[in-house]
Order: sequence, then structure tokens, then C-alpha cells
Amino acid sequence: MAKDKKLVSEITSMDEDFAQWYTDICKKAELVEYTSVKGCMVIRPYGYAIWENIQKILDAEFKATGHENVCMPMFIPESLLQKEKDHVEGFAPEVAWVTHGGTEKLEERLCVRPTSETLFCEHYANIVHSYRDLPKLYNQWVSVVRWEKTTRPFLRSREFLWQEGHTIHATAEEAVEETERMLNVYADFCENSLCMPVVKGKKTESDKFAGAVSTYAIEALMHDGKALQAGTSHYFGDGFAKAFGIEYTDKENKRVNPHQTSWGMTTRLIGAVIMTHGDNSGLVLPPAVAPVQAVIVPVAQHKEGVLDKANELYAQLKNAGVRVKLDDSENSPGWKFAEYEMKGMPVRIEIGPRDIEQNQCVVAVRYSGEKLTVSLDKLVETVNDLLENVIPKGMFDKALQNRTEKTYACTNTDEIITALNEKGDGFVKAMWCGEEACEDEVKEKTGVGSRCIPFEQEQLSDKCVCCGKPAKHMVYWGKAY
RNA sequence: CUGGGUGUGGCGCAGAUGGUAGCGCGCUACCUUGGGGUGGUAGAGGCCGUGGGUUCAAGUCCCGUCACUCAGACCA
Repeated sequence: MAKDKKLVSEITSMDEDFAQWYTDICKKAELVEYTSVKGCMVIRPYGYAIWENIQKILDAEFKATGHENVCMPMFIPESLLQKEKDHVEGFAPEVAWVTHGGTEKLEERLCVRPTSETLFCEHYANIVHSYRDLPKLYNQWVSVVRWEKTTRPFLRSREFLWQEGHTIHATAEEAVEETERMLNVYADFCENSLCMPVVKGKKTESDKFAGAVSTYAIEALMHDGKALQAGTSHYFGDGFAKAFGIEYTDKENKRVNPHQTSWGMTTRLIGAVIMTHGDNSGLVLPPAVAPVQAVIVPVAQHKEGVLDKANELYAQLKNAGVRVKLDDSENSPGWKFAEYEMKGMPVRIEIGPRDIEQNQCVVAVRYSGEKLTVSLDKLVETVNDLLENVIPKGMFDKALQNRTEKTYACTNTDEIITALNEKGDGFVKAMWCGEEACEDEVKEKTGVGSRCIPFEQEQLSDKCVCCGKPAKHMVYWGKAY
């Protein structure tokens, strides 16, 4: 990255200070603004438009897999939250409480939902009575609140937007299948729409969701070598059903507990996009979620015919379904170039008198910095090909290459320490015996924690990286956001 | 939560030893501008995060508090 020409002076270079670079992008690309409440941010129109695109794609996928949207209340009575022991223990330290209504103290305090399992369970207990009522495949798009200590825009805020799917099934097999199906929906979305490679796997016992039988996750590697959990999918078995008294009558007229799942993705994905694709000129957005996919910058726009031609191109691209913007403001072309690079727009089209004479224009590709000269007759075709094929593939490959370069296979803890010291933070692949004590010891000695047990296993050795006893799994380890 | 740093026009900063605020960018108007933040002229805009204290006098000193930030611990 160091060789990248830095065209915008307003942001800190990512090599110099990655954390500051990240914050600069959030502010300068007009994605967020702080408020006077710690950890609560304004998601500005440009940032929110990215989220809306994420929602649009994911929601369509949820519907296509048979899910319905619902909306639960924001408040959970304390007694309801406490019904499942592990769940309340996991979340209690970070919930916000409502204690008063107006000036009256409440009989029972209410927590602001940190997640809605308990609300869904209460509801399912009311509406599920027969095997004919199953399954229920519900999802909701809401915000939740977790009183985090350390906050960062998108990555960890006290209130954040997300979707949470909650499903309930007659059999364990069906529920397990659902858990896997949704993990795959997430992984496909990340790889195809966000151009971000992910590792699919299972969380270790110590790292799973509070109250779950098993938790699955997709893990991505950011540019600075830190891991980011991009989505999770949980299998609950019938534990919640038992705690909340959800029962139905099966075909044999027996009363049984159903099996449940939940799965979620959050505005953290925007942070993932920033840290996966961004560079020293600013944000780089995948075409699928970019609010503006192509921006037209007229050059010498006061000259005869330039704006007419620019408008013509605008109309052509718009008709072809491209999210296109024409900037005919008084700012200089150079100012516009820098501005739209900062905002990560995938394609920029420059059109000036010289181009018009030759029936061509210049097309600049954000992620690679390439500039192409394109005939005006082929502009729509070229832009579509860039947005749909060339750019997504190029961005994915670039991110994958970065991840590959920062993934180290190790067979003992000294190797881990050496690899991290010499090559910087990254994913460590290493064998594990399955004991929590070793998991803790690896973290203590090397600084990397277990991220997941990937579905795609490799036999790096037959011994645990820590204790040397027979290994059960290969695990991805890393420092996490 | 622990430890460090920071809060002064919209943004970025300067304001030894206390004396009542200054610069660059941006903004407004006009002019200029052909391909990487074009150049010029004139103008508007801040009581210094917030609450208290010391003092004749506080952006400057003291205490509290809130927010931002970095490192750690924690985090479905």
C-alpha cells in the first residue's frame, strides 16, 4: 500500500495509523457524525444509503428463503430476560435499563433489547400450539442497544441497526439445516455483494452465543490483519423452548418442545467494507451496495456542448439501471476527482471537449486506479461490465490476496509469536486439542484468540499447537475487532 | 472498566510566566478556472465542551462532569 499515490491530504495514511485512518474515512466520506451520547452516532445519508442497499439485497434473500418480517417491542421486562440462565448472564452486563415512566417509578424495570430472543420466545409460546403451526421463519430489521465500554463508529456502537432472524422448527434437524442455510446466505452476500472473502466455521464453546447449543460465524480479515466477525447464526436446540414453556402437540398427540435458531448481521458490515477495501484516498465501495455507482465529471463544462453531452451520458446510464450522478457544480474537476474517490464511488466518467471531438470519454476505476479511454458508443456496455463483473471480481481477488498473505500456518506457539512479529497481525491457522485451557493459554501467550473452527479443515499436524496432545480441529486464530 | 492523550468559529490548529482570542482551510459575494482539491478581491462567522472554585482579572490555575481518541481488559 505504501506505493499508492496519496491523492487526498485530508486523511491519515493507513500505514501510519490505521485506527485514525478508519475514523477519518467515517467522517470525511460523510458516513457518520457523532452525537453527545457516547457510542451513539448519526448515520448520515451517504452511510445510510449503503445500509439501505445492504438491507435490500439481504431482505430479498430472506424472503426468497421463506422468511417473513415482523417487529417486536423495544422493551423487555426484567423477569422475561431472566428466564434463560445463560442468556441473561451473557447480556446482563451490557443492557440499558428503563426505570421510570414519566415521573413514576416502574413496578418492574424494563431493559432496552440487546437482542430479541426472549421476546420471540414469549410470542412463540403464545402462537405455537400444533405441529401445523411450524415452522415460523421470522426476521426483523430494528436497532438494539448494548452498553459497550469501548465504542467505534460502525464496529461497536451502543445502539446499532441490524436484522435478527428467529425461527422455530418441529425438529432439531430442520433447525440445524436453517442455521446452516442462513450462514450460507450471509457468506454468499459477503463474497458476492461486498466482495469480501469470509471463513465459515463454528465458534468454540467459550465463544458461543449466550444460551446457544452452537454458534456459527463468518470471519473476515481486515486490512490491518485484525479479524472481524461479519455475521453469526445460532442453533438453540430446545433450550429456550423449555425455559420459556414453548410446546406443541405433534402428530402422535404428544406435547414436545420445538427447536430454534437465530441469526444476525449489523451495520458493522459497513465497517468491514471500509477496512477491507479502503485505501489512502478514502473509501472503496463494492458496486452492489454503492449509493452512486458511477459519477460523471464534466471537464471545461462551460464550453459549448460539454454539459449537453454529459447529460446525454447520464440519461443513457440511468436508463440502463446504473445508479449514476452527474456533478455539474462549480468545483474544479480535480476537486471532484478527490471528493468522489474519498466517497468510494466505483466508477468515474470524465468527459471534456477533447473527448467529445473523438467520441470518447475517460473511465476511471476506483479500486485499481486504472483509467480507460472508452468510445461513447460502448460506454453503457463498458460500465455495466465493470460494475457487474470486472470490479467485483477484482475487488474480491485483491481482498483475498491480502488475506492469503496474512494467513500463517503454525504448529507451536513460538511459531505464532514469530509469524505475528515478522509479518504483522493476521489469521493464524493451527491445530487444537479442544480444551478451553489451551485456548486461553494461546491467547495469553500470543495475543490471538480463537476465531472459529472452519468447515474446511486442513490437517496441519496431529498435535495441539499448545499442549502437544492429539489435535481435534484446525482453528483460525486472530486478534478481533 | 484501567492507564495515556485531547476538547478554542463548520474543519484543522496557535494562543510562555493569568489581562478578556488569532491563523489556514471552508463559507458568502463578485471575478477567474481545460483534465488531480484553479487563482484573486471583499466580507460574515468563535466567549474558548460543560458545571463549580481561586482571583481585581481565567481559554490559560484548581476540582467535578461529559464527549472524542489511543493501548489494554471485556465483548452473542
